[in-house]
Amino acid sequence: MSPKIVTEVDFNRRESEIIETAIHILAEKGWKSFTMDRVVSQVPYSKGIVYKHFSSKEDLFVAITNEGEKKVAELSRKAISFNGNWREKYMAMGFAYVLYCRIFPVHFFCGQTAVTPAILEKASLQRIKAHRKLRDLTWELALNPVQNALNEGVISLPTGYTADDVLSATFYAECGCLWMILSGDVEIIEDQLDLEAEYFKTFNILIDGFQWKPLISEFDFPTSLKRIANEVFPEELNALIKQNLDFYKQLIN
Amino acid sequence: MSPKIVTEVDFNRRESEIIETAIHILAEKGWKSFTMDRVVSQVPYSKGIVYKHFSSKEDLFVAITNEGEKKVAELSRKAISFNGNWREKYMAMGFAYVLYCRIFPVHFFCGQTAVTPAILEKASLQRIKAHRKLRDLTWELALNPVQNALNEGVISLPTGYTADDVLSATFYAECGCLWMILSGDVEIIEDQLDLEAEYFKTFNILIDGFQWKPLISEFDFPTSLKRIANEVFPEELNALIKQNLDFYKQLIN
DNA sequence: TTTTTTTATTGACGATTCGTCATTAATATT
DNA sequence: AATATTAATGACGAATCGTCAATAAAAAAA
Repeated sequence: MSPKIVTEVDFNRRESEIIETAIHILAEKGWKSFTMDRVVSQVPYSKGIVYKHFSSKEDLFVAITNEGEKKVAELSRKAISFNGNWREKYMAMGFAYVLYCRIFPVHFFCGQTAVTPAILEKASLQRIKAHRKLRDLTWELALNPVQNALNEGVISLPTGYTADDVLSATFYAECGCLWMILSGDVEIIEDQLDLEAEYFKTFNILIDGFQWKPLISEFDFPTSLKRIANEVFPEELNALIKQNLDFYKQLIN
Repeated sequence: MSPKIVTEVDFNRRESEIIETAIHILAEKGWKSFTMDRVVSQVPYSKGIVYKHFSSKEDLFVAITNEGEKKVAELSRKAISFNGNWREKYMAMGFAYVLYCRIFPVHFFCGQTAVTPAILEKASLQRIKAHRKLRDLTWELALNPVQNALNEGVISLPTGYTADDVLSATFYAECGCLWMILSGDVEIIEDQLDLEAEYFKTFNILIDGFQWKPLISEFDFPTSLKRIANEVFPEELNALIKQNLDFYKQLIN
């Protein structure tokens, strides 16, 4: 006894492979024609294996979301390494999130659907719990600059308000902004909003609202944005310029 | 020529009937077991009729969303009638939106899924356009107090910022807040956040951020909230107290 | 009144897709 | 070489979707 055994490493590699294939299909063929059968056919494993990894199609969606969460964390870590004041670092974190939605749109949209009851009711509890855990981690990362800014007294909040409140307000607004504007891109583009412009406008107005020093009027944040882009996200910047997005072209040195 | 004709009124009535039934099923049975066959079986019409009205299941979801949009507009109109300053009126608008998600959770969640690519790719263009139109209408309603406050000079924005920017920032934050917290309610409730407390906290910190006078520190907004609840939304308040939601119990006179 | 014409309605049916599970293969120990 | 145990397969049943040929209903014409 002790026969044919799949090591944990191989198991995880296989899981990643299936996830990557699923992402590829979503990117190429869209959601309408995304089926488990197609995933199976594009992967060197049988249906049984795919279902061994993912209890349902929706479970696979959440798995993609979880991969996305890791990418966000990675980008956030880069952001926090930016050499600047806390507001600039927080801006870099905000930047990280738009970069995420631009570079990993499939992950991003999966994340959007993953908070939907239709998906949550069908995904495995295990997967959902993993998602929560990963989200908490990203949350902690984003909380860091807020916490430090509060400690240094460059934010003035009404009594009873905490760093979490600042983060949640901005985070909710960021998500809302990206979700609403990007969902508008589908099919009908009557007056397509400039996503990044809208995003940073909203971001700055919120941060100024917290009286987070220096204020927009006191500092050259457009230059900060250029510095962040070139110093912290050079590869990402290049990738997006190749996507022909004007906003990023104007950022390059 | 000119035989059996269904009047527009009857057609619309039938459409509403199907929508109501669908909502009822979602509320009772959840999303997992929501099928078109079930809708057909619960409705005095055949499958052909149901598909005559709704090109697909997803189209029906968007239709529910559109009904929800009408309810939001209705609540918003009540909100704006509140007898108070512009900030209080805007707060009433914000109140309207939480009330909406509490009283019409199915509509609300449909709205959440309706901005998702999986749905948008399958719903009819016509229905999506109708949705956009309804949303623009609600937007205009919500814009009113902001516009008036700006005209009266009780908001001070950095140059280049408009009423739309204020609205979008708050609206995005509101949606984000409700979506994230309510999605957490499904299944795993480890530390359930107090939705309404979180919502108004975020709201107030944002509005204070715009220096929208009077500031939290200068005015008794908790009392405003009570007044709004009792004067503008008495029925809604009652309904929610029956749902046993503590936040609303404490608001009643 | 009967026939005709046009539109409305039905629900059986084919096509997809999902997810399972009985069967088969692979591997290591005896 | 036989045996035991886990891994992998993919055919299959069940469920769901959306269509469309057939039927019913109603008004106009005969």
